[in-house]
Amino acid sequence: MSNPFLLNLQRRDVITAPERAIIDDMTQRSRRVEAKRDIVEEGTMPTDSCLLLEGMAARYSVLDDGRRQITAVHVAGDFVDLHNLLLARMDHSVLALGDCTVAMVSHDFLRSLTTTHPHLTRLLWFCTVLDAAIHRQWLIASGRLSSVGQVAHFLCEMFTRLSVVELTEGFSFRLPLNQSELSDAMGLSVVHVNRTLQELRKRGLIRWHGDQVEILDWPGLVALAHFDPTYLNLESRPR
Amino acid sequence: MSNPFLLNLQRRDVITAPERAIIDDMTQRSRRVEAKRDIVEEGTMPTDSCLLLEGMAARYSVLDDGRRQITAVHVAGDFVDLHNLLLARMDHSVLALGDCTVAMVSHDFLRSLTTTHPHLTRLLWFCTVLDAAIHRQWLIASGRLSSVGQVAHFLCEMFTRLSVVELTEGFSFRLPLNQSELSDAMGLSVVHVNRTLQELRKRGLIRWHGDQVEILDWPGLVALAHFDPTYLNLESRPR
DNA sequence: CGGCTCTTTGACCTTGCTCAATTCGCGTGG
DNA sequence: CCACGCGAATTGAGCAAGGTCAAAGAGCCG
Repeated sequence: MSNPFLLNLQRRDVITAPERAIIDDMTQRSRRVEAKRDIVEEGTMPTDSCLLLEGMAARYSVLDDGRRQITAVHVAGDFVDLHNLLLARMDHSVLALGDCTVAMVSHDFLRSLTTTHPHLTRLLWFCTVLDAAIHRQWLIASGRLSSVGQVAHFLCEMFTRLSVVELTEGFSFRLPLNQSELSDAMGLSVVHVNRTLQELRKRGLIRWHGDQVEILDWPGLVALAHFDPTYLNLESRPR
Repeated sequence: MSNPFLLNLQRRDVITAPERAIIDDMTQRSRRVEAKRDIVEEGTMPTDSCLLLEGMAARYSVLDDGRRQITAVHVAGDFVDLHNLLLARMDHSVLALGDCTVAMVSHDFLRSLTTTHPHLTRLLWFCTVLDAAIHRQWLIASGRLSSVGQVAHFLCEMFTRLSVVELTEGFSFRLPLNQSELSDAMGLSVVHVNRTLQELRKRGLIRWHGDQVEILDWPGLVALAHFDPTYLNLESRPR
């Protein structure tokens, strides 16, 4: 199995052999996290950042009254809390959606890269900036799309991101996310998400059984979602 | 008038004299932008990033049907499109909310900093990562707060960020944002934003005439907004 | 005094929420 | 093989938040 983080980077820029060696090194020290367990907890000050090698994870915050909002969903090849190299204290938690394998990369090591490997540093920086671009699209979807459009947008994005790391088969992919978790990501109620999914199915746009999602009508879903993948920066160029 | 970008950084870490010289240098080449004009336009590939020295600006996207969403509001001392050093193509526009002064910093220069000044690079990286943290709070507010809570949260955040760059007087500050722009930032309709502001005034929490905002009951506003400034990373520590 | 933009209001409609109850899928133990 | 339990998905009914449309005020500048 090839390194999904490398796939992510190679899609965006040319990676030299020495850089590639460093990237491969980063995935050495890994640990398993069971589904539904926290990978990182709010309020802590981690000394490592987590690179997701297998599985999916979600960043989330909980309000004092128990309402939860998922602010990001990560797939294999994503650096789940790289931003924390700069921020010190976690302002949210990270949850394993399915079983996960995560590589732990020490902040000391990452900081040393910033003094020795400027191009690799910029690529890491790029990863965090891409996260922010995704946040902005979620803001647009949350603020200006209907629930159907918002869920459609989420599925378009997930499909596109998963295809970069070769985790799609045709228009099918695994999405280990139940309706409660989806509702927390969309900022909707579980009941409404359920009805929204029914609507998407009724329109013949998707099929979703268990953790297996199939997109039946990609152009239809894209149109409904106003999905434009520009923000995912899928072209390779010098960064 | 001291450099607001420097104020921003000094609040987060110790800045050495040589770094300070570079930061001061960055503000040399500046231009004025009139209120309601675009500072940067979607789809372009800028060769410079804009550091906001005076005024306020908003990043926004427009859907094909004309609906607009503001995804970020920037104040003096913010690097409005620093992320574009890595992303190449603008996936949104930037609007001057009031009259602005912006310093143009070339990407070539910023890229050269990544090879010569690792600590300064990390501070610039920090700025983009802070933007992302703010995006996440907006997602939480948009998804899980009522309109009153969401607007309250926005005001708490603006007050806190403006106080870092010394643009507050007591609990008052300038906010050159009309109700239409506020509604686009909150993902609400203008009518509803109008009623929401009335509600905040009625509860004795704020006063807002023209572009002058006064917070009358800070603890009340904070409670309503579930505002916790942790995500703004206001402590100075080695980054 | 006009004209322009922004704010405010009223009436009515739509979307999405809450609460509470079923139903379904599936693994486990008898 | 079947009953049971459990979490997740689904349904229904009633309600509340927020949207839309259209019109009326306010403030401001020339």
